[in-house]
Amino acid sequence: MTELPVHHEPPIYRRIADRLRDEILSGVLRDGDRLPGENAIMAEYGIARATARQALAVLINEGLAVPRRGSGVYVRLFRPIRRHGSRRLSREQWGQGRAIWDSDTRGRPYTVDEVRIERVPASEQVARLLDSDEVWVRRRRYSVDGRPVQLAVSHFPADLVEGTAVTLPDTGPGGAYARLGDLGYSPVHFTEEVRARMPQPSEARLLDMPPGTPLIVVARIAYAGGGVPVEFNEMTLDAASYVLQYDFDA
Amino acid sequence: MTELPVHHEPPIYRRIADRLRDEILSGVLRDGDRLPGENAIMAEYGIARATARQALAVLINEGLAVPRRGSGVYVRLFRPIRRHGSRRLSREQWGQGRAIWDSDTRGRPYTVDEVRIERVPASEQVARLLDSDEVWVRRRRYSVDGRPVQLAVSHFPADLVEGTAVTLPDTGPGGAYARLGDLGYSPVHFTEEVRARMPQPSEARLLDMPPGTPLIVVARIAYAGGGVPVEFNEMTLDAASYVLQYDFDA
DNA sequence: GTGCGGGAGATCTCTAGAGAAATCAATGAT
DNA sequence: ATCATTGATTTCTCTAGAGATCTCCCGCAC
Repeated sequence: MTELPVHHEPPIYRRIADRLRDEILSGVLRDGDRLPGENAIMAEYGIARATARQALAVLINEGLAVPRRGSGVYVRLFRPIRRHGSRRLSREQWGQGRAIWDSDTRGRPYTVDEVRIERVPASEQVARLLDSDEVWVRRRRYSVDGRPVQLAVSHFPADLVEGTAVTLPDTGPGGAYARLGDLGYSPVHFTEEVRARMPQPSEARLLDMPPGTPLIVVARIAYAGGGVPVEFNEMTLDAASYVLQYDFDA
Repeated sequence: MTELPVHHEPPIYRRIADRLRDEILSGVLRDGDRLPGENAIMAEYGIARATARQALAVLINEGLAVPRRGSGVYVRLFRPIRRHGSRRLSREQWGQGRAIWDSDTRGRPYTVDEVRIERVPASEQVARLLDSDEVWVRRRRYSVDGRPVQLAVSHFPADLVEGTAVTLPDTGPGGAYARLGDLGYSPVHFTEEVRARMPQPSEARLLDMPPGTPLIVVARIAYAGGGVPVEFNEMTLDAASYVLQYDFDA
């Protein structure tokens, strides 16, 4: 008997989690906001407490939310540890030099297989970083040999660039950086933070990662002259597929 | 009323998880072995199914185990995926600029609590990188609040520097780099590769890492004028304690 | 005001049970 | 021998309920 691929609906807890995640990532729920609690979810969907808990556990596990016992579950988005303008504890300084950002995909070509661009109100975090209330958001997924290896989310201040400018790669002629240069906001300074962590189940699915593979998360802020932030870019890389390389001169 | 700190026993599910984790990390249970299933745990401890599941969920979450529906839960330890010798594709170039290497330990001071220096024959990899058959090796362990967070291994060509030069930090007066400068081999160019991977059990023990925390591995090569390699430095960082930051100008 | 106590409300832990879904091995028919 | 089916086993999902623990705020006493 030929097995037709049956379309299984995701379980209840997952559907609820997906819905809450959408609200977080789309900005409806912002950093620090309180998520609906166990009781609220139970009542809203008419389900048992354990199931409601399971839905919240997904987001907690993904690092998007933090539970506070006796209080509630709260949205927790990326927060840079030190921002531009604040003091920085520099352990080593290499002086003037050339810097190359290099992501190693072992020589295989990569393709961009998903692009989504939208103009949305900035989340609290992005608004603080980019000093802008409305932003263009560009989401991309990169693949090597048909296997997705990187997710990238770029934010541009909506009052600086038009949407068409952000459809192209940052660098290169006609790209977002060239457009910014036309407007007098050519990026001149970059800050990158590199973290590593375990993927959340949803990320592992999106990137098709084998269990036990960590993620590299690179958060980059590009500044134009005068310290005007013009881009916030968060890249999520499959650590098994990527090696970052930084080159610089003393 | 003065509240004495009450000693709360960990919940059942956590105690079971701790026990299973010990067996995995100590080697009693090995990669691929089957963990006791829900039914076995229920029977052994006389608890409900949900509690047994919760115990297993801890290990699954930590990446130490993988569940296979209809089959069981299996130990899944880290397995390195690829090593050296891979080609590299440069994706973006930032041009001339300043670069700062910054490891963020959240503002807390770190201490060096282990130093070992020895002159040894170079491994094949190090011999290739440093173009030298014999090297000085310096091993260090850095701690924050008494908790080890970083292992660092530096290699210097033995025919360039004496052993005394490498006892001090690289940068700073009298440090290894200053000594190299005296000899006409001041480092002028640096290459850093950043990887992330899961720690080996032994590394997790050395760094006192909570399970499920990945490692950041930074491999740096310092070159003197003329492209002469003068140091190969591999740093292994607890990803939970470190954020790397790179700053550079266009 | 200030501080303390109590209560409402929230998460956390756990029990008991049951059907669905996937795996795997054994059985049976061809 | 090969293939399909069946049955046992296992994880997955969910229901219903309850006590413990912690937080936060309100009101009361000082």
